[in-house]
Amino acid sequence: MGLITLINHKSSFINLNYHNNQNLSFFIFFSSKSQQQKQPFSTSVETIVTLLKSCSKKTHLLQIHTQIIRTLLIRQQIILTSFLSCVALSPLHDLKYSNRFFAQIRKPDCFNFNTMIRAYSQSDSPLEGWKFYNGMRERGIRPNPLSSSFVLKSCTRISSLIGGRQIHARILQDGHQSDCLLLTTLMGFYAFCENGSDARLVFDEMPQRDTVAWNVLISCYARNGRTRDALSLFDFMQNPEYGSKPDDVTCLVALQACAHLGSLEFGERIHRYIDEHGYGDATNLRNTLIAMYSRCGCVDKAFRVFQGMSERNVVTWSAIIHGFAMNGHGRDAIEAFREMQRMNVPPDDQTFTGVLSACSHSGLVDEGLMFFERMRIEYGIAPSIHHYGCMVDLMGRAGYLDQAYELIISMTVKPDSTIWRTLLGACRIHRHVALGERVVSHLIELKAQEAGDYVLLLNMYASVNDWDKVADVRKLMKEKGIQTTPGCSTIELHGQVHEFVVDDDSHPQMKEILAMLDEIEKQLKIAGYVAEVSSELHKLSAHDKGFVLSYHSEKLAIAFGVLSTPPGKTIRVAKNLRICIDCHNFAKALSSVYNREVVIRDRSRFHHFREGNCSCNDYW
DNA sequence: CTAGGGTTAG
Repeated sequence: MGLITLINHKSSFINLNYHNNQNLSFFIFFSSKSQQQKQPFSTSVETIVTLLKSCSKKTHLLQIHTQIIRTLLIRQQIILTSFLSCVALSPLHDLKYSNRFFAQIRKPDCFNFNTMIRAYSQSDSPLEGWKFYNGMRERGIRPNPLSSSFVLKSCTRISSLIGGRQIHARILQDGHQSDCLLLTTLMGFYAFCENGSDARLVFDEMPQRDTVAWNVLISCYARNGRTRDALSLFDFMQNPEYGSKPDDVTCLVALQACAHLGSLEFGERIHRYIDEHGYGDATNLRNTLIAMYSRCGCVDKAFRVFQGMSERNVVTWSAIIHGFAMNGHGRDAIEAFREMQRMNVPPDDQTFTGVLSACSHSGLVDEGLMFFERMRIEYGIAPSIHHYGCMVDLMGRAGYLDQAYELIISMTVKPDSTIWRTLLGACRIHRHVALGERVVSHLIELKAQEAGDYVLLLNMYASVNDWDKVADVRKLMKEKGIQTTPGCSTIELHGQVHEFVVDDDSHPQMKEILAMLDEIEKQLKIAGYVAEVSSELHKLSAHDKGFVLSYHSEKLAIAFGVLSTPPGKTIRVAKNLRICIDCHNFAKALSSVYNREVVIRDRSRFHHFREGNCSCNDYW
């Protein structure tokens, strides 16, 4: 086809090709100016609109502008509108230009206002969109559901709860309360502001709910700690009464909930669902599966998923590195990191969080220091508070307490309470009272003292037999009315999660469980297990509540596991607080006497017990 | 004279 023929077929040619070769369509457009006048008017409009839609370069835009500014075309609303959309939204996203252009439009319509609101919602100053949202009312233009949707996005981005509530009210005023998509955005907003109950209220008010709406609710619950509710929704939505089918996103967010809860059985069920419904190839789902299995203490399963993947990105590698790290396989984590480099996948900050935490959990001090150095120098990644946290943990556990303190002081980021708490934990392990007290003063300065901090302090004094100080701290806690978080352990059985809380005997089988625990302790004592009561948290809760006998929740959960599962089956327990040394010894002894593998998940990692050994000997 | 909207990985 010759060029002349091409030019004659200009419009259709551009329509067909703009997405394939933008430069070519621009070439044809501008080399056929003389032809253009002969074209029917409407075709020209169409052509320009098409060009604007595909325009991703400022120079092209300016060319079109000069071209149309001299013609009558510039007065056509559709051209103005297309032009504004082109400047305002990505990839051009030029807010200065779009503001100037917007001012030129004599009668901006709802769509034009929405374009501006949308452009600002994606910008660095999302709230500027409000001006247009209010502006359209002043000009007597009724906002449509999309106006509210875009300005809601702005509120979500800066977590403005007040702003979002105002929009919520206006949505009702404007009569848009049956717009399913808009309400989903609204739910997403409440979810993002960690306001699960309001998200739920919106959900309940929705006239009909599709899978996306369910997904938002599940994701909201999964992120805000209501993991159990999140999982029950996975089944609930399939109820014929609602009839929504979980899709790939549902699986993804549900898997996150499983990871949080340590709910292996449920996670495996979702894994099967994924394979049965043909979502198995999605990289994001595979990555989440790796994370889920890792966080349920099954690195081998995580690794199997990892091995089965043909495409692995940074997230994949980071997930498996984290998986190895939190399960005590520090060396494997480092090996995975090396392999990742061989495959030329550049690591990012989160990869290094995994590598560094692998070093800290496995006591690889030199390696940790080396990676910390390489991260900054070789990869130019500025350490975040998480990286520092790993380093403080690493140095602290290894006994380099003063160096850890120095590191915190030298940080470019402001130390948060978590990092001080990490050091406080190390002070307790190494019985470094003087530094521990200094750390507490920092926590007090941050006004961030939590019950757990007092407990650590208490344990530290107890470990050096300073009972006067122990009494002081206790008194202080009583005066301040500080409530300790009760220890809580969960164990999953046939898809049901059983929860055990210290001093709470509400479990229907509590009698049998206590009898079983008694029996176990007897057996373990014969094998040489000696109860250790240096953990003051233990005494404290029993003392405060007037119990003579008080069992840690993980012991109850383990006893329940022995009671309710066949011999040889692995017992998996998740615990909200740090495991204490006594329960650690208990599990270790049980793994050999009862020949059971025991896996306990702590706040941040796993303790694997097998045949009287554990994965974390000196670093519990 | 016709455009834009919701959920999602380590």
